Amino acid sequence: MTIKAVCSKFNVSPDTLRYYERVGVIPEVHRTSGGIRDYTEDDIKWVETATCFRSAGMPIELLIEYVRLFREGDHTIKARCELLKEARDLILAERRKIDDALEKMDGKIKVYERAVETGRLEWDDNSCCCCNKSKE
Amino acid sequence: MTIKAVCSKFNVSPDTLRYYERVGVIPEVHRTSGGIRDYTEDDIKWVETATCFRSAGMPIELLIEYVRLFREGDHTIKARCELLKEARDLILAERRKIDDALEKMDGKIKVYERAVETGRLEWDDNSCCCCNKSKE
DNA sequence: ATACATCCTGGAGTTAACTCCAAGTCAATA
DNA sequence: TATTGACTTGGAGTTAACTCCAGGATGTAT
Repeated sequence: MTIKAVCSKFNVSPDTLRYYERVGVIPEVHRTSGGIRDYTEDDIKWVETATCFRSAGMPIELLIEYVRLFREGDHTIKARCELLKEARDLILAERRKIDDALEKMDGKIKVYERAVETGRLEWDDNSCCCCNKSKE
Repeated sequence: MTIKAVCSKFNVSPDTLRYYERVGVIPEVHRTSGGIRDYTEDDIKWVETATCFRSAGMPIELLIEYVRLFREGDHTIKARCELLKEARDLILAERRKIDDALEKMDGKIKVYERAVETGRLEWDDNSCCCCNKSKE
């Protein structure tokens, strides 16, 4: 599969894929005799994992470390397992932050939706943490 | 409240708070006669909102726009409401990506945990999307 | 009144993660 | 076989969001 096809499959740019390969976010991709990238099934699955984890905010550094361990062989299985658990904790923490923000946001949105009808903001101190009182 | 106290309350650096004020992520903070920042209740709530939304990955640009609208007065209530909804959609999309990644990660972790016991990786094609087969 | 810690500003520097570019190679078409 | 368009590399440039710094002002404890 050409780089272009992989790009549109995962919605990333060719530069990004080449960059991932260069810095080791994914292992080296299979090439044609002419030196042009020709992604195998496995290559594509690496890209899938990398783009998925990246879009969740997992730092590139961790992915590089994972690939490094993978290349070292089966004696790094435990280390890879630890790394994945560490990564999961990191992403769970992200989700907690997102949920906090969503709660705060929903409170504000409710106040604003009422305000759009009544014409005046009425902050409700315990449902919404709001700095943004309408000055009166 | 001094900048230092606000910093330790929200676990950010003084530089970050000054930066937020400078670029308009929060409105101007109250000062002592000498020109030193002395955060009021309201100032602190703005900081709370900003740090909360930022840590969920909401871009600074949106926060700046929100503050800009806020300063314009009550005729921007509808616009602010729209902006908040847009921000919520953005963050909900983030959460979906996170949930996708978590699912993929949990699949991998399960495989690795089994492998730590048995000594060999056994990928289960439909429970886990995995590029990282142990070569054999 | 003198240290000494803390604060101020404007501007430069840093980091992660791309993104762009020039100069050249490869492959499909006319 | 010549053209055209996609691909290659190494390296430089960009962007968001801080982070650091120099040189100076402020505030508090002795």
